[in-house]
Amino acid sequence: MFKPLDPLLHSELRLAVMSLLISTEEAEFPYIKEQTGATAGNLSVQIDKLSAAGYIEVEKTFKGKRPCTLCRITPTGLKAFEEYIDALKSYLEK
Amino acid sequence: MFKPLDPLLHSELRLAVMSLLISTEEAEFPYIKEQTGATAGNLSVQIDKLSAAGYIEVEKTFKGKRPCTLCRITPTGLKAFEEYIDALKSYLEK
DNA sequence: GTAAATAAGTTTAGAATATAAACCAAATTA
DNA sequence: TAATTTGGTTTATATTCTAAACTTATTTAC
Repeated sequence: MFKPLDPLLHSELRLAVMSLLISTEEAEFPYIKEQTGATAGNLSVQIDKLSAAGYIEVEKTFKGKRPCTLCRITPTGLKAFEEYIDALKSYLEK
Repeated sequence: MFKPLDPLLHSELRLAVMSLLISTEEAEFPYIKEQTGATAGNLSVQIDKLSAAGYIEVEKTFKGKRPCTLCRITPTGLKAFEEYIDALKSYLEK
């Protein structure tokens, strides 16, 4: 009847991050922060969780002399996101 | 960009309860329990929350001699559910 | 040159939430 | 009449979220 919802994705901020990364292919920490309106601390924690699950890849590079954290969705993450949407439908469709 | 998700609805079990009530008009506690697979304790707590928010109505009646808890969605609840779906779309559509 | 402000995050402690175990009362069955 | 089942509620713990506090490095202002 109701399919279980991946708890990692069933979180407002993590879902927003994944949603962003699906459409942008690659995004920098400050950009994600701005788009989601999250605090840096919260975003840092949630990015860690997505990364630990293998849903996103985090690359720490430099942009000139300043550090730059780049995030990218992985195939695993994309699959999980699609399955999450599919599961959600079991709650939304009559 | 991303619309906020009503925290009361952004919960697997509460969302399942609301989803059920939308399609069934009225449902008994044991039926909801069976359909959602929730434990009675968890279900009781979540029903209380939905009820406290005015999203559902809970009527305690009797079925013969046994107590019978009936749940029904309210217009407020229906509106909240629709708005939740609308907000969700901002995360799912590219 | 150095003091203050900004950038880019991370750590972590407290608040909020979820969940199941323990409990209760009444009715049924053995 | 003792044990079991039904129909829940309470509550204690575990989990999760979130923002405040902190770190390190870089500009900018004096």
